[in-house]
Amino acid sequence: MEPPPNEPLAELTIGKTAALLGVTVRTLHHWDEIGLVRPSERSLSGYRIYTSGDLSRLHRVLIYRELDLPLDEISRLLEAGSDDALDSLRHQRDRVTERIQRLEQMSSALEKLIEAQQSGILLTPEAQVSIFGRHWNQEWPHQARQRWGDSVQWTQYAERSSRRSAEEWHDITLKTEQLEAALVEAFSSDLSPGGPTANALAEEHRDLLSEHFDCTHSMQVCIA
Amino acid sequence: MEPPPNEPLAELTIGKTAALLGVTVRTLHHWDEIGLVRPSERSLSGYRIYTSGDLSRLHRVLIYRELDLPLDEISRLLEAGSDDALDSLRHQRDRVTERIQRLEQMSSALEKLIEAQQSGILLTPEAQVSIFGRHWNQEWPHQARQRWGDSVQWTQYAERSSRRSAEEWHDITLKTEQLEAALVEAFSSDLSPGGPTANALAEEHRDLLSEHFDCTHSMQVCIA
DNA sequence: ACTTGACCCTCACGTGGCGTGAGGCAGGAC
DNA sequence: GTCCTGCCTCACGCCACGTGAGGGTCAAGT
Repeated sequence: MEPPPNEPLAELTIGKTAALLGVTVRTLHHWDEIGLVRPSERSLSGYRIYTSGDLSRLHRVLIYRELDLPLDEISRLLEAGSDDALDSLRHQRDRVTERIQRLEQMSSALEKLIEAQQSGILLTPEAQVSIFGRHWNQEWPHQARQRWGDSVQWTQYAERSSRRSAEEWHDITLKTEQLEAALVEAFSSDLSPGGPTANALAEEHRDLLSEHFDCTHSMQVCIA
Repeated sequence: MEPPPNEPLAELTIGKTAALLGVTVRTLHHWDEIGLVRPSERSLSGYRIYTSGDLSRLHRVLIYRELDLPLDEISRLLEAGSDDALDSLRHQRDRVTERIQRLEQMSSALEKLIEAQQSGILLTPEAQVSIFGRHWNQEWPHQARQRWGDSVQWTQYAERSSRRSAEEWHDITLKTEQLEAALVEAFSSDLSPGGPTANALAEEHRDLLSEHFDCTHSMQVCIA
C-alpha cells in the first residue's frame, strides 16, 4: 500500500494527471511545449509535477477544447480578464447551439437515409442530395458571388434527374426546389458586384437565408 | 450575356465547382490528388472539368465530411456496396447523436457559467469544473486503470476546495460527489488487474457508467 | 493585334494538434 | 543486481488542407 498522504497537496506526475483528465501524456507534453499549461513544479530528476492549480487550469482547457477552439485562443481566454471571458462565453454558446442545430439536421437526414435504405429503396445520389437540402444552405452564398447562369442551370439539372429516379422523394424535392427558386429571386434583387465588400454582405444574407431554410426543413419533415 | 446552353451537360471548371460546393479550389485539388474525387475530364489545356456525375459524388463527400469522417473512410464509403453503407450510416447516426448529447450538456453548462458571471458571481475554477461534472465521465475509465489512491484523494480535494468557495454551487457539487462516491464503490467491486484485457472491460464499464451519469446530469438539472 | 485581368496549372513548403517511436535516466519491487 | 514501469528529450510523421511561386490560358476591352 502507498503511504496515506495527510496533506491534500495533490502533486501528480504527468502520467497520473493524464489519466485523470483522459488525455495522453503526449498531449500534456505538447501543452507544456507551447506554454498552454506548464506544470508549476519539477522534481529533482526533472519530472513534471502538476499541482492542484495546474489541474484546474487543465480542466478549463478541456472545457474550451471541447468547443473546438484552437489552442492559442484557449490560451488567450484563460489569460483574459473576466469581462472578455463573458463575451467569449456568449460567443461560444452561440457557436455550440449552431453546431447542435446543424448536427440535428444531419441526424434526421441520416435517419431518413437509413429508413430508405432499409425499405429497399435504392436512392440515387441526387435523392440523397435533396434530402440533405439544408446542407445546400452553406453553398448558396458562395454561389451568389459567382455567375448566376450556371447555378440555375444546375438546379434544373438536379430537379430533372431526381424526377426520373425515385418517385417517393420526388414531391419533397420539387417543393424544396420551388422554395429555392423563390429564394433565388429574392436574392438576385440585391446582388452587388463581386468584391471583398460583398463578403460581409453574403454573410448577413446567409443568416437570413438559414431562417427560410429552417422552414424548408420543417416542411420536409411534415411531408415525410 | 453568356451563350444560353441548350444541353444541361453541366461541365464546370474547378473555380465554379468550388463556388457551388462552398469549398476552396485547393480542397478540390487535394481531393483530386488523393483520388477521392477526380474530375472525369480535362480540357485540352489541362483544366479540370467536373461533370454532373462528379458533382453528385462531391455532394456525397460533403455530406460525409460534415460528420467529421476522415477522407479515406469517406472514400471507402463511396466505393462500398449498399450493405456496408447501411451499417456505416447507422454507425454515423450513433456518433452524431452522441456528439449532440455532449454538445447539449456543454450548452447548458455554458448557460450556467454565463448566468453566474452575469450575476456577478466570481466563480472559481473548481466551481466551473463541478458545473461541467458530466465531462468527468470521460475521465473515469482512465482513472480506473490507474492506481485508486490518488483519484480518491483528488475527489476529496475537489470537494473541499469547492466547499470553501462559491456557496450557491456547493449543494450541486456535493450531491454529485455523493453519487460519484457511490459509483466508485460499485466500480471497485469488479476491478480486474491492469492489462490489455482490462481495456475492453473498461470500455463496457464506461458504457454502463454513462447511464448512471445521465441520471446524475438530469438530477443536476432538476436541482438547478 | 495587343494588353489586361481573372482564372487555371503544377510544385512545394507551412500549419495545428498531436501520434509514435528512439535512446536514455529514475525509482520501486523482488 | 536486475527487471519493470514511468519519465525525460529530441525528432520525425500525419491529415486536411493554406499559401505562395512561377508560369500557361482565356475572354473582354481598346
